[in-house]
Amino acid sequence: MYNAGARAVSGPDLPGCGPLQSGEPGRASGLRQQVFVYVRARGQASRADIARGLGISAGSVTALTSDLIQAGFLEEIDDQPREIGRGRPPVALRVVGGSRCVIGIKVADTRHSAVLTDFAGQMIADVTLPTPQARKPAAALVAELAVLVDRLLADAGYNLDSVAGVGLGISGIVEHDAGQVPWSPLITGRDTPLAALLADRLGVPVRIDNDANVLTLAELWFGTGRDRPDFAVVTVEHGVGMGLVLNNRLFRGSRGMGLELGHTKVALDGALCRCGQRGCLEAYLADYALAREAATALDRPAEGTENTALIDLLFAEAKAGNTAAATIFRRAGRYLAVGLSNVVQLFDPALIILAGERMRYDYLYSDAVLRDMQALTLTEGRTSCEIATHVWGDLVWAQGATVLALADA
Amino acid sequence: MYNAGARAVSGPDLPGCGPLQSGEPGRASGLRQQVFVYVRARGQASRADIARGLGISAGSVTALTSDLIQAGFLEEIDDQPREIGRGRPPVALRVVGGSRCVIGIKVADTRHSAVLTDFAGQMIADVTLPTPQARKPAAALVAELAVLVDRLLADAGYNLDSVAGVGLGISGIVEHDAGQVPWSPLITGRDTPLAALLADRLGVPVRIDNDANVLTLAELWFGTGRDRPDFAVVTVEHGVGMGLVLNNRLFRGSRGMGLELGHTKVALDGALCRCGQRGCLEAYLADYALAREAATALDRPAEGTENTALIDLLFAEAKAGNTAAATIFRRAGRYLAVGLSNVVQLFDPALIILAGERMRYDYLYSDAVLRDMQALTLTEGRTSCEIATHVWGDLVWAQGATVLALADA
DNA sequence: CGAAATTAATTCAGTTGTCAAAATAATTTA
DNA sequence: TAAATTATTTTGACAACTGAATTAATTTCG
Repeated sequence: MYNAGARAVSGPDLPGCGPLQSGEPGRASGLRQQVFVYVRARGQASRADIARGLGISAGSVTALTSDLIQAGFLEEIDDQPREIGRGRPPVALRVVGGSRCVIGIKVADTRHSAVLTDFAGQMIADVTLPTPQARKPAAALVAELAVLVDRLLADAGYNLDSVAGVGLGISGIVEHDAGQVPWSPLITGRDTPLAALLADRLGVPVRIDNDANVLTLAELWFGTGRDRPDFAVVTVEHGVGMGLVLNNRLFRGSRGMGLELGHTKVALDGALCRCGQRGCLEAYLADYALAREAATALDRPAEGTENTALIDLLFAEAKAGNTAAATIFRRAGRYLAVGLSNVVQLFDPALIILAGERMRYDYLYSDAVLRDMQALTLTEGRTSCEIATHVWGDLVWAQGATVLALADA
Repeated sequence: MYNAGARAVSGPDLPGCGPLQSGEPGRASGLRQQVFVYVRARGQASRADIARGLGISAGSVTALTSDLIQAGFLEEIDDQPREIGRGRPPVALRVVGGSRCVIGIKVADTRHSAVLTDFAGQMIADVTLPTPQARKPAAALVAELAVLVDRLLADAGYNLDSVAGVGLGISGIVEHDAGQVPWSPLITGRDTPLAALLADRLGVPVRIDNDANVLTLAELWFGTGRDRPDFAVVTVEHGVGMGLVLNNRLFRGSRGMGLELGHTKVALDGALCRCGQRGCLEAYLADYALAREAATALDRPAEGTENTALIDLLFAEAKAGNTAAATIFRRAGRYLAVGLSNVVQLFDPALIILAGERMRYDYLYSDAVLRDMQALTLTEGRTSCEIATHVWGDLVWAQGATVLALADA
């Protein structure tokens, strides 16, 4: 087993997982579900907490919780942390960990990662396996993922019977509702019914989503976003991705697609993008955009070197005072500022989280970038937008993917 | 009374008003409300239609409708259009027109418009009055609006007692929920509690919103958008505005602001915008942007001529073969294409409605623009986006504003 | 024409989900 | 030990629905 050195999400050190506020107060799903979600979000909660938090009567809580306890979703905690306070002490409830669990998978170009978590969102095991080639037929991908899942379950001592669902994040255009992948850089062919293929293979329900959405779910359920009702996540990696949380819920756009921040245009007749068009934000920011300029700045052939290595080298040069190298990052930073300011103008989030491994390069989140961004944003009457930066690896994506399965259950 | 020559919205020739599908199937509001909305949307519906359409039992419908009839919101229609068909003929229900009504107001720089509609969304009367100066203190604006409303009610033979609510659209930054106007080009001062001020003056509940949103509501309730669950509205006038409907509901952004399409950046260090920044979409498209170039192309001083007149002149010149004039429109069209493609990349609507008086200038929606737009949009796996153009005047805005009041009632 | 078929609307008994208030339970504090 | 305090459970009541049976108003068929 090979581990990318990622660390798991550690957000605002709160127990539980999931957004702390639910989307709408009295929404469609029954109170039973709301009670479960409430307890999962808090990690643990007494019946009285639930009644207060959800604004329902104590009588209902008793009925609902005893129902959930019967069904094996919740349990009482015996251990007494002895909170000082008058009156009868509350009995805390929590989500039952054991038995049932879900799997989250992140599909990438050089390696796939998977994590196993229980219904309480606690990670039980993880595994990462390299893959020989980035793009492959769907059948080959499904075969690789089946091996990945086998390995994961074997490591943890579980089997497929106890897996309630699988969530999967993959880059490209993904239709979450339909479980279809119209196009992905990692799959040959089009309109792959990936969710169905994998579900057939594993015999377990599978939900899929765009990898930017999966990362956003990770932030919403386990990270900084947990206590924030509205925020955006912007990732810079092979491409530029974006996810958006509105009113404590992941926003998936009107037709379950959209949010292609990387291909919004920031210049007419601008730099050439790998999508074939010109002026895409991505063409100034992504891996390949930096790499193709790196060859010039470093005065060496780009052939043979991997993009990541090339950019690391470029970064070192820039730090060492190479002006040409520094201007590459500087320009990327300016365009990142443009992209972020456009996000603010259109969505007005209270927080933007910059995430992804590329955030190691501090040029991308330097004061200069933030200053540029402020200067490019209308501030009339707005409280300005907070920016956070999170550097992390594939495991977090995979953990986000578990949410796809957890949210169903 | 002065009328801007606007015509009222005439969408996909359907009776009734309001979106044809409700946002979420089993949403928070009770069935009673849903039944009312259903009937209003259809114009008329039998009890059996309602039961089928809303998926509820016939028994419930009887109870709910008799309740609504009691309360004076619905009535049975006696007239028999004798639909051929077996079985007992259905009795159609409709929203009671008379007695109660709402007012919608559009505030603009040179004139204000207001319309009076009944609860069924039928327009009863309208009035437009010129205003001497664009920007004024809130108190002065409220005084003008009070006169406008008096005039409207007098013309129609109604009085304030029968007005259930007032909706108002104004350009600038508007917080719909709070009823506040942090900033507007039409009001001096900041953070004006406009809804409260007008409500105090009239003694009637007032709801306000951004004028792009109000126009979008007009499309959603009365226009092309009625049978479309997801679409965007883009307006080009003094500025560039945008409204978005997702899942049959107006999307107001995360904090009730946002969607400032006009101030998204489409170039680094680009053209100067009236907001003081550079590269805003608006700086290539809006009135003033065309007007300032018109002076050069027409080789005459811009002083003294109004923007609208100047642009009309420019348009005539371009049609007559003046190359300089034509390139001005051509560039504006190219940037409009960029803006639209960015909207598609981020929101992926099935339809974009280009609205506003400026759409008279066909350069803005020529085939060239649409082709540019397609070329700037990733089409991988997407069904491409339909574009419609609506040219219309202030009355439509005002009609959209009535929705703010109707949706409450 | 009258009987059967068909569709619409109403009535009514029963289920469900929820609440309010009272009762019970387990503490701390006076 | 009694009173106060807080948590949980029990109970009865209610409101919102549903489903099935009933009644109503038609058309179509023999």
